[in-house]
Amino acid sequence: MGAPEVADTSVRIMIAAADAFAEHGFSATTTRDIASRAGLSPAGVYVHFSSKEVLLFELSRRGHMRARDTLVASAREAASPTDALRDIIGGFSRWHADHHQLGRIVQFEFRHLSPEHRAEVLDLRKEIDTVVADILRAGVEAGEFEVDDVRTTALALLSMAIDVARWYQPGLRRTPESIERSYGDLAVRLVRRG
Amino acid sequence: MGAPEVADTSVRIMIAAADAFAEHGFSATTTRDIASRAGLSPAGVYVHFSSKEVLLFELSRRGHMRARDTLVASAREAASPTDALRDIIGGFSRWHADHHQLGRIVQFEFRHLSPEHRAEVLDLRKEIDTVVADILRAGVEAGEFEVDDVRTTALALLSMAIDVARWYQPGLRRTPESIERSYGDLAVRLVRRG
DNA sequence: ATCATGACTAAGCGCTTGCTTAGTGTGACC
DNA sequence: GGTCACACTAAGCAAGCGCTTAGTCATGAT
Repeated sequence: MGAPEVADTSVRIMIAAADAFAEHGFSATTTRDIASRAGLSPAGVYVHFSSKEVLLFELSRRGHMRARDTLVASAREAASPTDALRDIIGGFSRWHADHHQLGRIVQFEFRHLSPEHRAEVLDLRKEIDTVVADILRAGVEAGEFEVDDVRTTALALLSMAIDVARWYQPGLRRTPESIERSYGDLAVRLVRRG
Repeated sequence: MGAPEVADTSVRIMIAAADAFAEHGFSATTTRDIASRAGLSPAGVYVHFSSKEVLLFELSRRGHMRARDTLVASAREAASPTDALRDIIGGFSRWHADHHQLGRIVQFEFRHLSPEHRAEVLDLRKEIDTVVADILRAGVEAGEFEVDDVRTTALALLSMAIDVARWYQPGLRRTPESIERSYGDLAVRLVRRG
């Protein structure tokens, strides 16, 4: 799974760790496994990362930031709240299929972060929530959407998309492209006026 | 968290294991932790369960069976497909709030089951998928629903409900009751005729 | 009274864990 | 040519792991 050759050792270790965490989970992954996937001795990892937990944090932080950036970018480009919602929920769902390994790590291994690192990741999550909630509010104001409770609806939409990482695997009947299309449409159905 | 006193030792061990798995995850939970939560010596657990993995399996099997039974029961009692859908998605969401510990174990620790045990749990999951898909089909036939792709929509609805176990925790603004109500309504919105 | 049964414990076996220590080889700079 | 910084390895430490073994003790049948 890991890229065969990456020049920068830190990046190579992070890819190795992502593969290992995705395969066995954080606790069941040994630092020896990560090291050997990265082509290093066990001690070589500690030149670049001070602990296994820091590696998980770095993966979580970067994963959340990339997901958030993708989301904000599609929101900005859309012509209307309806287009924006279709694009971000479709795009976010597709992201969780394309990066289902990283997605699983970020969502399921959250508890193994230290309290400080957990708080930092939580802040990133709130940013993501806010992007969706803002689009819903804009849609309601523009008369395009009808929504009972903006925050509950935003949460449900994100749940749909995030859960893709739990069940998706390559080679399935559903492709990332078809997921993007159908989940984008489902999102719009959920908020359209009655 | 564990009930203070339960007569049957097997049940006491299962409650102890559920608490420990929910708190630390399967791999990070030690058999010594389970034993001491159950008031036993480390070896005492092995009188009742032959391994830590078997304990996880028993928890997963019972969790899925209980969830499925709740779901089938509400589906049977409903007067129309619309009522049935609202009841089962609302009820299933609420179940994942009320039993968020068990829900998390069942959803997130799945990979640590042996291949045989995984297959057995997957069969139970398919039964749950089918209950939802059948209601959607009945609703389309009765002219109450409008659905592009029954299986995709069923999956998205289940995702919404299952994901509750990931984010819910007691003391939150959202109560199990309010989750049941709002998620039941969201489900109906998602499939109503345009 | 004797014995069988089954739930349980004390002790510990063999192994693996995350991480450290001490040392090696290499390339940049003066 | 010397040296200094840095990425890296071989070896291993202390602790903890899942699970087993050998034996204790209460109970109930004979």
